[in-house]
Amino acid sequence: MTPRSTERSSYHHGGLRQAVLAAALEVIAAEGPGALSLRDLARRAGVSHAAPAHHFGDRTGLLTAIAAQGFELLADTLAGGTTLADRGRRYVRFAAGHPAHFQVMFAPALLRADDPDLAAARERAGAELRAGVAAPPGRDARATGIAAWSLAHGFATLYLTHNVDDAVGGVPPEEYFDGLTGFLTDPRD
Amino acid sequence: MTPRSTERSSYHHGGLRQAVLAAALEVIAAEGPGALSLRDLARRAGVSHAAPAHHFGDRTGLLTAIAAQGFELLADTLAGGTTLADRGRRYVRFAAGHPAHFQVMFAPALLRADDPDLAAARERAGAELRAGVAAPPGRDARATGIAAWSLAHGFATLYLTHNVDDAVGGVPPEEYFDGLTGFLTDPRD
DNA sequence: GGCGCAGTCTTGTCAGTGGCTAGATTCGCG
DNA sequence: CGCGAATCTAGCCACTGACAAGACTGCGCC
Repeated sequence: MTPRSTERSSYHHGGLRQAVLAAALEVIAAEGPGALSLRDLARRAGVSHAAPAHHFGDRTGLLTAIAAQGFELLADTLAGGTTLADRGRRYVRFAAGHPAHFQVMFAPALLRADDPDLAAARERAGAELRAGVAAPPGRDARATGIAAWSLAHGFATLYLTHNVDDAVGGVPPEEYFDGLTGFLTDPRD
Repeated sequence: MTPRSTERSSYHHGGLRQAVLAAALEVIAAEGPGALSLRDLARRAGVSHAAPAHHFGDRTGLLTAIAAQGFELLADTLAGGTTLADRGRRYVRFAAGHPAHFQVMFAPALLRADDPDLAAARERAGAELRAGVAAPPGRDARATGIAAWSLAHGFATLYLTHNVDDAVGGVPPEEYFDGLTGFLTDPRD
């Protein structure tokens, strides 16, 4: 009754929302968000060109849904983390494993900024990000968190944009990142 | 003979390439690269819709030209730097001062990867980036450079995407970044 | 069981866009 | 002065996003 594939006999698709999201992630990962075409996604799902609009409103709505899903996934990924270094590693692995989500999450021009689902998901991820950041003596905890976030986010971005391919080689990026974590001052002094 | 403004009496514009580039930067800074419309840029410059194509080939060509210009500007900005921290500060200031360039430079999906001008400009900026990175004892110089680059790039990105607005407040971002530089281990041990 | 309603999908349409081709105009250089 | 090359125009086509109006169907409620 609920044909999740592109094959479909009934009038209703049954899993259109999921199908469109999945197809969108493929396209974005391969060619970037600019290459997204709602009509193409509709064709891939085997529905008419206007069907996706019902679920997402418009193009911005679709990207906003993807971003919200991304922040949820990121929050889940970070939730199990122990140390600050471990959270950084998880952050990088998330970016490498979900490049499409990651791109869209940090492209505010593509998103509906006032979407409540997006705001909630972002807040949840932000809380996980800040959780358990112990400030080194004499250091502001918030600054410590931002330095760590910057390091992880910057490396992830540079990795995804192929700016550190030479250095990283075939090594999994989160593993290479472990070696970078050591550059942050540890709270030993 | 060379009316650089949108007003134009002669058949030839005279400064179309510059005019289109400038208009494009405005649009990108305000609404992101996705909002770029070659036809809109042509209208702003007061020329026919196909005129820009002669200078840039296509949309990708225009963005590639912007990215190349951005890497040139970045190289110039970094060239005067002294310490690693100072280069980081300059990197952040460049991103904050040229948000449109910065966005496009690190959006490989939008660029013609094999463009020789882009490759040359990127290489020049890369050389400035690597120049004078002294490795702390026992550290790989390349890893040191990547850590510093990641920190600066990550902070710049988070700043431009409004993810650290609360913490930074009204402070110039490169100034706030100075406080973050201290988290990188200095080569004193 | 059947009925209505809300959710889902379709068809049709319109303006805007990118990119192509053919041609007009003008600049620069010999 | 003249000619080739650079620049710009005009017209066209396929495609896209968004909207409106209508068809289909599953689900809950009586």
